[in-house]
Amino acid sequence: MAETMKGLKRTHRCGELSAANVGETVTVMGWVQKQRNKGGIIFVDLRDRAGILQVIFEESDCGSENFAKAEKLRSEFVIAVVGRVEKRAAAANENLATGEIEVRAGQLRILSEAETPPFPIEADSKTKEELRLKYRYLDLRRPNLQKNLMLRSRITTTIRQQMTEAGFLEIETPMLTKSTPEGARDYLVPSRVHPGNFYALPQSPQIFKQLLMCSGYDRYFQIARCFRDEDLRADRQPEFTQVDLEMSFVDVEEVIDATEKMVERVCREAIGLNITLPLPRMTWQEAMDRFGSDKPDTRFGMELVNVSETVKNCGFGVFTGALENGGSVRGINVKGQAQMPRKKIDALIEFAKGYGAKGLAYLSYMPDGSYKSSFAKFMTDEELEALVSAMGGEKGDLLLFAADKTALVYSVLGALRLEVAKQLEMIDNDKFNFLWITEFPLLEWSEEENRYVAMHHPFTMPMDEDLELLDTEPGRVRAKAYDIVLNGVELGGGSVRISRPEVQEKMFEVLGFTKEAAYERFGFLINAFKYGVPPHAGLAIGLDRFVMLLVKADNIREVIAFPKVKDASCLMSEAPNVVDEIQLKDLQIKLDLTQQDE
RNA sequence: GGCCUAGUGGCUCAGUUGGUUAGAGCGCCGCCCUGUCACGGCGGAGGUCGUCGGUUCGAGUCCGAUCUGGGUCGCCA
Repeated sequence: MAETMKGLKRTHRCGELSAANVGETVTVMGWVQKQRNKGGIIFVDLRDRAGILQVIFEESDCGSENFAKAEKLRSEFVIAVVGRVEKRAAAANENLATGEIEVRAGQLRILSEAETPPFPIEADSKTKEELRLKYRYLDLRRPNLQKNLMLRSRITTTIRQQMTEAGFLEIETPMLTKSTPEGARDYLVPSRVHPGNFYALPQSPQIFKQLLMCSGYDRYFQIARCFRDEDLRADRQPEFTQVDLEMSFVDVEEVIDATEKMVERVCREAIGLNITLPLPRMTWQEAMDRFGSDKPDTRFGMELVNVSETVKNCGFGVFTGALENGGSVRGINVKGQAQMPRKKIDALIEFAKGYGAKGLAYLSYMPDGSYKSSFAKFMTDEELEALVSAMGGEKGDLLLFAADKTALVYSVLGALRLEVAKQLEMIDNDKFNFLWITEFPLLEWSEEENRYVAMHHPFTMPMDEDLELLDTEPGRVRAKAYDIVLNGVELGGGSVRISRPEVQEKMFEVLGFTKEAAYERFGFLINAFKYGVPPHAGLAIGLDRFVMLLVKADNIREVIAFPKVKDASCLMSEAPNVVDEIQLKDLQIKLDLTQQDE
């Protein structure tokens, strides 16, 4: 039978007590982690979000009634204890932050009894995630998750402090917005008042923050929830949080500077990590050439080498064929792995095929100086030597090559480089390598739509020196767009926005929007710009990913209180669900689920 | 939509070429124990092996389908 806490007031959290409190009478409340009954003496480990504290019950201190209650305690009971903080009579427990002390109970109240939980509430859980997510409220009791969420709170607090001190205003933008079917799929919300019409949940506050610049707010930020109806990944949830900011009367440098200062302070105050500013920068082209990725992990080398020139006249048709089709041949040098077993190499080839490669050419430069290779027979000794030398190959090295369209070669070798590094444990887990990627291409050719699409978004400003290419070679135009990367993960990105109407019109034209289509979608933004718009630029950082990397979690779910699983459902609440017929009727919505049966 | 991977008491796992009654540790329940902290001692309960179908004299094990998680490609302006 549960008791009330009437007349009691918690004085400390369990983990906050220390030797400094010895002699004090305290009231602590929390969950029973463990009860150890020795017969005439009972130990209880009491847990709250601050940590674990040992409470000791002896009948001579607490009386027979309280002692009888203490005998009944089971894991996860919620109790209140009034007692004296004492130095432990026996040896301290070094595994416990409060291990020097204990609370000698004088009074006990059982505030809530508890059934045995479906899995142990312990720091390093081995329990299947499926079960933990179904009982997320129990999983969230585990110290790891509590630590992650407490750190996340500290980080958002720091961000607010930093941004506010830097002159940014925190302004909220709507959750019910207009669908702009460019980019990710929208989550739609039906309107009751306007039957047949839908709001969209924001994929980002992009347009609204630009309007705020138009309205003179100068410097805006928001810790904004965003929604994208796309498939999930380890670092992607359908709803996520971004630190969104926008600034007026600035160019690239000011945005990068403001972001760096915020990131630097978060690292320092949240996890005591000191990073040096300014952060390193790399152009998009350099990142692709050296790492095959626009979010390179620079914690290790194994960079790509372009050997197209070296092999252009060689006898290996796969290489020359790729070059004749306008592609390239590039390789990575896996140092010291010449003797990697054939089976493992084959597995790497399969891995590469998963990224669309037709194959992978390899060459083992054996320690005895011989070559073992999938293509050596097609090349002369001179050609092989030239190739090995171009790759900086030494005896004992394994060289892997991809030959295809350059974009594919980048993605295959970029992924392969990461995979090999992971397998060979080449990555230093204690490093935090931040990196800016700049000068992204403005446009990207979409085979599917047979037109150029914006790589970032349609309001991204081209680089001044590339403006005239917009007419002649749009594919070569670079943008005033930048991404911030941490350890190979895209943390965030942004751009300088187009604030000149003639450039915006040109942009829509290149994207294949008619004037009407552009107005239909973004008319309110285009109109707003007619009434005086300052040059402006901004950026957004994925907060979930940032926290994930800072706590060294390998999954974003570890830093989100109530995450969704792979198919975007919530195992605990069982959302999404079928709604009542009456709700649909209100919305004048009729379901047609025939497609699902096909 | 494709590919890879996992599913056996409450939890984590073992289970041989298909072969008697499916095991272990932890947890749980009962009794005992005045310095435990991975407490200890004695006793006990608990399983349609994710589901459905097939092969077989016989299936946890083989085959097919399916469900539920995880990873990934596509997708994510």
